[in-house]
Amino acid sequence: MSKLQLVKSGTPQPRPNGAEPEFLKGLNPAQYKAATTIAGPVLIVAGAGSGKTRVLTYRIAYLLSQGVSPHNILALTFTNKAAAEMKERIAKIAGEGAGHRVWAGTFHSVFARVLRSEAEHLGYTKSFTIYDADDALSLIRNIMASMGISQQQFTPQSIRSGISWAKNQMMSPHEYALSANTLPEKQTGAIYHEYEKRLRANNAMDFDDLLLNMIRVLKNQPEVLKKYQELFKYILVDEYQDTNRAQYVAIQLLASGHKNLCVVGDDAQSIYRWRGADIRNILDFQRDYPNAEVVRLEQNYRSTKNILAAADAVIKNNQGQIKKTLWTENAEGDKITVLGCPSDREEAEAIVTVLKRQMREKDFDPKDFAIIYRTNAQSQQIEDSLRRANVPYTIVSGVSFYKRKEVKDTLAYLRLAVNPTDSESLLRIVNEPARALGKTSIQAIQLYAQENNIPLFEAFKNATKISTIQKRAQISSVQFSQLIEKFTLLKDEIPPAEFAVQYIEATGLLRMYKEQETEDALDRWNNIQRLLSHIAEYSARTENPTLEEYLEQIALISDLDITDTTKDHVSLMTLHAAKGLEFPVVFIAGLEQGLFPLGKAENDNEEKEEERRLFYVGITRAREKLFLTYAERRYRFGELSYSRPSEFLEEIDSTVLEYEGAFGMPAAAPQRRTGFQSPGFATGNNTFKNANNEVFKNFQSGGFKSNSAPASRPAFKSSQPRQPFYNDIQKQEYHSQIPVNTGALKVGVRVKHQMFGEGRVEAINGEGTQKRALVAFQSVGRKHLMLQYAKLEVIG
DNA sequence: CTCAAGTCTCCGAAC
DNA sequence: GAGACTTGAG
Repeated sequence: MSKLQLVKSGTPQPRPNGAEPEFLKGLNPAQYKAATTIAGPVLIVAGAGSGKTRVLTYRIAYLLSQGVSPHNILALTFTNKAAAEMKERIAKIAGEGAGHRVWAGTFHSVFARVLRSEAEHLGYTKSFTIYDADDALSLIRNIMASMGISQQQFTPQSIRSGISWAKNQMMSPHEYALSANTLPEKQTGAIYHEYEKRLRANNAMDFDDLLLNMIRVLKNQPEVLKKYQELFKYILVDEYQDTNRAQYVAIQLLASGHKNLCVVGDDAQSIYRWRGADIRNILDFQRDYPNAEVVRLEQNYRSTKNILAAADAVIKNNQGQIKKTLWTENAEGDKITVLGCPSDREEAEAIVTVLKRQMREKDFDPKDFAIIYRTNAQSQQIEDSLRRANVPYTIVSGVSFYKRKEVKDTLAYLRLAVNPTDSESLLRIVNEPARALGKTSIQAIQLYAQENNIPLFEAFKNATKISTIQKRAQISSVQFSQLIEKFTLLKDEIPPAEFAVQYIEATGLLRMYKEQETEDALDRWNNIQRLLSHIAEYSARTENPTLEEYLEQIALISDLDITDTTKDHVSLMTLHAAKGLEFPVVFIAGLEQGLFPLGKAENDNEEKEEERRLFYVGITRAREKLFLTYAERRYRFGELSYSRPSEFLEEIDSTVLEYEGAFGMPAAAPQRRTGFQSPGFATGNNTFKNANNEVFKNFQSGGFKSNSAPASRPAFKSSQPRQPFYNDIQKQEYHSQIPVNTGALKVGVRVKHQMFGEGRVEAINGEGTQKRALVAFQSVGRKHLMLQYAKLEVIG
């Protein structure tokens, strides 16, 4: 292909020798340097809102204009959404074809694509299945059950995160076992070993394997390494501060030939330490590549001066942060508004009220707003309020659709047709709908498979030979295997969309839900239909659609129905999901001690610094106006809990803050409760410090001191009584009877027990004499302890 | 073996 | 409070 064809007419043709393309003209000097320094290693330190995405896009467009082939460019982004947007922007500058031929995607999706073609080197087949976190979890549950390890004592989740941590450190089961000291670690090691064995037997990889196997194949197959080093002549890595050890190694391998590696990141926005991100990757880049060019993007084009001042004030409380001076030519802008509310429900109402007021007075549209929170669970209240107020909204990512049972079941059927050795998928749906194959029969069949060393699916085919199960189960097993086999053969004969419809119809899953005739079952039936139409959509927009590819996309693109920015919706999302986005108006909700920062961070400085970076990310999403909200009491785990406002609020200069109590709402506010006067909360003119000090007096962290309970406040005598509100009161009075001496014992604290030694409190249940704590001990795993008997000493 | 009712975990973020 | 998992009667 000639290099001229790569550039669409209408964009400037590359002129030979140094003449520069038109599109670079709008860049500032630092951006220009970042976009055009294409040879050798480059580190771009890009502050929030400094035009990073633009620079990356232009850099790729520039590469293309210099005659680089699109398929020689690898751009690794943190989300698939970011990759898709980048491709789109490149397409606009350099032409449709070029834009789409660039290798752009997440580490996981790009590596999955590579691994499909190199699977044989690893002992896998092309159609390997990708297990998401939930699949991995149920595999671990099965393993624990078969190994006779109590799931009460060791949660499958903790085992899984242990395994994932080991994988991210590139530790084999053997290495992990060698370094294991405590009992939980030893158990994890044993399970890890079996887990790896079963993944292989199932022809399946988990998320971590996509990175590890990539490294494996590059390290062990020199010709494969060479091939991809040649292919990926220019490598760009976005969000480099959030890469983990395995990603780091993979990049090193790929880039070690030509060294045209450009990494972009901001240490202040590193928010994925918990999943293995290693901030040293960015801090040490210059050591890894001594001749690296370093470009700093410090001019912010996004936010007002006040918003930047707040962000700066917050982040400077972190010790381990590269010094950076972010500045802007933008206007000073409005002050940041803090909204204090009595409850989570009223917080949600206040957000919606203020949001509507902003739309009315400042002429904003719904799409100009984002509501951001620390935990997914917070979305519910806000959703309810938005729905009641008829404000259109979408939730970015979130748990939702693909995690639903019926959807996962449908996907398991499809996976099984693609990869019949996938025993996890098989076990998931073998009795869904009921086929008279219960626990006992399945255990017997599993045993048979094990003894004869054949895949589970083969055992089902040969069920008539298994004398330990009943005749009825034998027949049922054979019928089931015949159903799957029939469609395994049909799979490549008809288009994926049609196939899926016929197949799922034949499984009886749809009929089962239809016959139940409950509202819930109808919902589930609809969800399966939605999934089937989604496959049809995928098929329609893809050149050579295959079921394998569709399933891979589903596994790797969790937020597939991501925010449609063309639609006029308010966006709801977690702080993590907000990274990389921007909105004119941003609400950050739930700024409470114990929620944001999370309780676990309270006594752990590194955790707290990460929470602070998360807050920094949140603040810098806002262009014009930022609201910070908190609730004095909120439901968590179905129980009411109290907390004081987040310590992060104190870190912001009072000069850029203004304060609005929930009852300083305009008269039009529907939930207005006159009479409420929280000290210092009333109107906007108090400086925050004053208000804050008052609040601290009233709300002791984690305690339930009787006179701090706000039961006597007139606010509870609502003129518009709502049922849940009164429930709040009852519950809360109940709570105030809890003996004060257990106040310091709460979820997250470390405790010491005479016999079991040190551990961490994971949950507290029950009341009064029945109150008990679930403690994870280093020595013996998890134990339920009655507090009135177990003398637990709180040690921090 | 199956279904309904009871129990337990979850709410720490996501490829 | 929801959803997944467990348990016990038919």
